[in-house]
Amino acid sequence: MADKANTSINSLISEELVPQLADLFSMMGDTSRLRIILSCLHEPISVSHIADQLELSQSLVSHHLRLLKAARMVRAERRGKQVFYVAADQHVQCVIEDMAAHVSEPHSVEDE
Amino acid sequence: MADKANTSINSLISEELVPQLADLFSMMGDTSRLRIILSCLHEPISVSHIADQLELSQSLVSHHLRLLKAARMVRAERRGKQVFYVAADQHVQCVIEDMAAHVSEPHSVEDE
DNA sequence: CAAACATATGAATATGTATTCAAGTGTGAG
DNA sequence: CTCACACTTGAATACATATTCATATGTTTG
Repeated sequence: MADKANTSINSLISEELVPQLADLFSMMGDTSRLRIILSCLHEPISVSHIADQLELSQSLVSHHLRLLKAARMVRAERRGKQVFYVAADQHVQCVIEDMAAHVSEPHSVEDE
Repeated sequence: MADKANTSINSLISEELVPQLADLFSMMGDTSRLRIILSCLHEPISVSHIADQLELSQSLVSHHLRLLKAARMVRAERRGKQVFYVAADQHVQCVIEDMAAHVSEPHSVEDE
């Protein structure tokens, strides 16, 4: 840890995992994908159920779920013909709730 | 609330603000931008200081800061010739910490 | 006012990616 | 085995966006 100019606390905590974090955030940065995450946040739900609920094509939902699964944000479980997806852990929910809190944070009129 | 098929708890909580949340998440979904956010997370820091620290061009940092400011994730404050930026509130930090916790969450070998 | 410094902005480019469509794989029923 | 159903996958396309370069704006100092 000697030859780096950056020795701040931030870098010690997460400089190494910034790319991982960025990947995860960009997963949630798409409207369709975020809706899909919300759909399977509390309980497993099938692909077609998600598609119906969100009025997205089943193909699109499947594409997104593949990305979310690769990023370990959701887990898949087969039940007969259907495949059920559920959020991987509670941290996902925490992240969303924190961000929602940020949105509802009061802001002064001057910053815009 | 009658003509929508979707009446789940999730939709009641955040269906309306999904686009806002997605915008914020995509702000953090870029490596350079996430690094910039981390740089100004705890204390105000000037544009050129960020650029030096992260080895990014000043122009690029400025472009990103403009987006982050528009998304209300950072605030700007002029001090003489320099402009200092700082994270808008603590929720930003919470979001990052939660996501870091998600990354370090143990996962079974079967899901990949 | 001019010069030097710090930041911002606009256009151009290159790269990424969300969505669609068509076809493929896997699974249970008859 | 064959059919219908649920989901997956690949290619094609359209659109967004990160980065660079050149230039402009704003600020302090002489």
